[in-house]
Amino acid sequence: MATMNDVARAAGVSLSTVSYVLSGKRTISEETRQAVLEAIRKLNYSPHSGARALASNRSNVLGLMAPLRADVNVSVVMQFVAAVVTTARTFDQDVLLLTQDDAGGLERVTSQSMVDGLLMMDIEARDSRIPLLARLGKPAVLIGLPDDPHGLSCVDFDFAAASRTAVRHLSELNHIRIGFIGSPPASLERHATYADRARKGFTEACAAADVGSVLRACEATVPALTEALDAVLGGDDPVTALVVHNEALLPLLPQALASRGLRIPEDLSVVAIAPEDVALAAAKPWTAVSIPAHDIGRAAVEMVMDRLNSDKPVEVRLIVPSLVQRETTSAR
Amino acid sequence: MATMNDVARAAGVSLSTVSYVLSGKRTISEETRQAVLEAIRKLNYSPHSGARALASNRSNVLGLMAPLRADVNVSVVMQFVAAVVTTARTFDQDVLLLTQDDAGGLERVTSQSMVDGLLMMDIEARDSRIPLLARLGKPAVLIGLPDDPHGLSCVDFDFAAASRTAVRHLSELNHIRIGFIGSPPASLERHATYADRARKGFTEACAAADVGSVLRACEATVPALTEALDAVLGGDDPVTALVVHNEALLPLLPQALASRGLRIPEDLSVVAIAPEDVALAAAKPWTAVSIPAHDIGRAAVEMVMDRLNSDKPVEVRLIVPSLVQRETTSAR
DNA sequence: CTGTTAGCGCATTCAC
DNA sequence: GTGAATGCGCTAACAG
Repeated sequence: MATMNDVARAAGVSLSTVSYVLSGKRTISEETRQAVLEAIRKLNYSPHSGARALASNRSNVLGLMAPLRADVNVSVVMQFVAAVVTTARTFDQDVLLLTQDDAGGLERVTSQSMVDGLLMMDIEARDSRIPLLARLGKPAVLIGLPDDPHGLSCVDFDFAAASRTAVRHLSELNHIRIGFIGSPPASLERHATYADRARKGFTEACAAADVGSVLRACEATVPALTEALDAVLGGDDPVTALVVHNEALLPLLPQALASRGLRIPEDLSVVAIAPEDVALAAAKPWTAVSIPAHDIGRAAVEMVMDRLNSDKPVEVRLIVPSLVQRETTSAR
Repeated sequence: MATMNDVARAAGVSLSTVSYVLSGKRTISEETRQAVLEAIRKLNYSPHSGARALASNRSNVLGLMAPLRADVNVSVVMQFVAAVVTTARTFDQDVLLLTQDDAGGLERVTSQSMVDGLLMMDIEARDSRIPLLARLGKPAVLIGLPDDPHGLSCVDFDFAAASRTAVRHLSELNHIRIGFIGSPPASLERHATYADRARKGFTEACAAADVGSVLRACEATVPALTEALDAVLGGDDPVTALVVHNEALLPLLPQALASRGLRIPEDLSVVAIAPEDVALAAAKPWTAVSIPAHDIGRAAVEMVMDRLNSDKPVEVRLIVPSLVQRETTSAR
C-alpha cells in the first residue's frame, strides 16, 4: 500500500500539498494538483482510514443500531437500512451495524471513536437506550418518536396522521364503522412507537369523524388473522371498511376475505398502511398510505450529518403521509 | 477521552506497560496489572480504534456485503446478518455493512484498511464480484457456492442435499410423483446458487429414486402460486407431494390448497425447505429441512477469523441438512 | 500558493 | 518485569 509520502515524492511536492489536494481545504495551483492526482492514480493510493481518523478525529463511519429480529416488519427494516447505507455513502460515510440488543455497543463504538454519529431504529415509547445514547454526546438521530427524546433529533413517518388520512378517506366514502388491524400484540406490549401512534391516530380520527371503530392487534398468521376478522366483522354491527397496518398480514388478507365470501371493495373497503412496493405486490393493488422507508432513512442520515457538520439545532421531523387510492376502496 | 498516557500516569507506570496489560503480549506482575486496570476503570479509558489500527495494522472490523433488496428472502438475509454480527462480536470484531450493488465498496474498504476481512452473501454461480474480491488479497468468505470460488473460502447450506433429503423422505412414504415449487424466476435467471442447487438436487434425487418430478419457479404472490399449483396438480398425472423452497410462499400455501379442496397431508404431503422459525410459524407446522441461517453466518465469521489469525487453508464447507417430520407429510 | 513540522494514540523493539 | 524511544500515515497549524 502506497502512503501519502510516496505520492508526495512521486509528484515532487510536499506531504501537506498532497493532503490539501485531497481535502480541498486550501487552494492549489491546477498544475501541481494534476501532478498529485496523477501520482495518486499511478500508485493506486488511498488514504489509511485509521491514520486519518487519528489525525482528524473523524472516522467517516456512522453507527446504525437496527432490529435484526424476526418479530418486526423485516422488509421495512431492510428498506430503512438500505436507505441509510446508500445515503451515508453520498456523504462519504460508511455504516457500522449494531444489533438492537447490544446496548453496550453504543458506548463501545463511541468511546473507541469508531463512529462520528449514531442512528437508532425501532424506538420504543420509553426506550431505555435513549438516555444512554443522549449521555454519549455524539450526534444521534432516532428513527422513531419516543415519549421523551432526551434532546436528540428524531425522524419518523407520521403514523398518527397516516391513520387519520385513511379514516378520512373511508369516511368520505360514507363508511360509518371502520376496523383497524394493526401490529402484533408483542409490538404493542413493548410500545413500539409506530404501533402506538397508528392506533391512537385511528381512534382519534374515528371519534372526530363520528364513525364507529374496532381495533385489533394481529400476528401475521392465518389463525390470528381469522380471529381478528371474526372480532371486526362478526357481531351484529360489522364494519364495512378496514385499515390494515401490518405488512406481513397483507398477503394473507385477500384469501381470508374471499373465504368469507367478502369481495373487495364491494363488500369491504381496505386501506393499507405499508411500503409502496408491498401495497403494489397484491393481485389487486391496495389503496394505501405508503410508508416512505427510503425517505425516512435518507432524512435520518442527513440529520446526523447536519449536526456533525454544522450547528443546526436538534429537530423532530415527521414525514407527512399521503394516500393513493387504488382498487380496494369504494363508496358504500 | 482519556488516552493510554493518562492511564500510565495515573497508575504510575510507563505507557508500554499499559499497552501490554491490555494486549497480554507479555507477562506483567499481578500487582502492577491491578494498578493499571484500576486506573483504566477510574478514567473510563478505552483505546482509540483509529490509533490502534494505525499501529497494529488491524481494524477489528469485518466487511459484510449483504443483499438489502426486497427481491430476496428478506427474513433469511436478516438471520444471516444477525448471526454474522453476533458472532463477530465474540471475536471482538465489528461489522461494516456494504450493499450488494456497491462493488467498488469492496476495494474501497480494503485499500483504506477499514476492514480485516470480508464476507459476501447471495452469491451467484458466476458472480462478477468474486474475481474482484479474490484480487484484493484480504481474508474473505463467500456465503454461497459459486462455480469457481477463485481460491476463496466458501460456506453454505447444502441445498442439493436438502432437496435429496426431502425427496427421500417422500419416496419412503410411497410418493411416486413429486412437485417442486422453488425460488422466483428472477433468482433463477441470475443463477443465485441456492436456487440452482436446490433444483438440481431435486431433479437428480427424483431420477435416482425413480419418482416423477415437476418443477416450477414461483414468486410469492397468490396469482403466481395459483399458477404454479395448476401446473403441478393439474393435468392427468397430478403429484401427491410437494417440496417447497420459498419462505415467502409458505404462509400462502395452506389456504391455496384448502381452496382446492386439498387437505394436508391426507391429499397432499408437503416438505418445506426453510428456516426453522418459518416452518414452525404455520398453524400446522411444516415437515421441513431447515436452513440453519444462524449456523452458516457463524461459520462464515469463524472461517474469516481462522484465515486472519492462523494459516489455516482455504476451505469449502457445506452444512449438512436434516429433516424433521411434522404434521404435513404422510404415507399414501 | 507551497513547504516544514508537530502531534493524533497506540504497538513494539530495544535497552535495562 | 519494566521503561524509553520510534514509527504507523495523516491533518492542520505555522511559516514563508
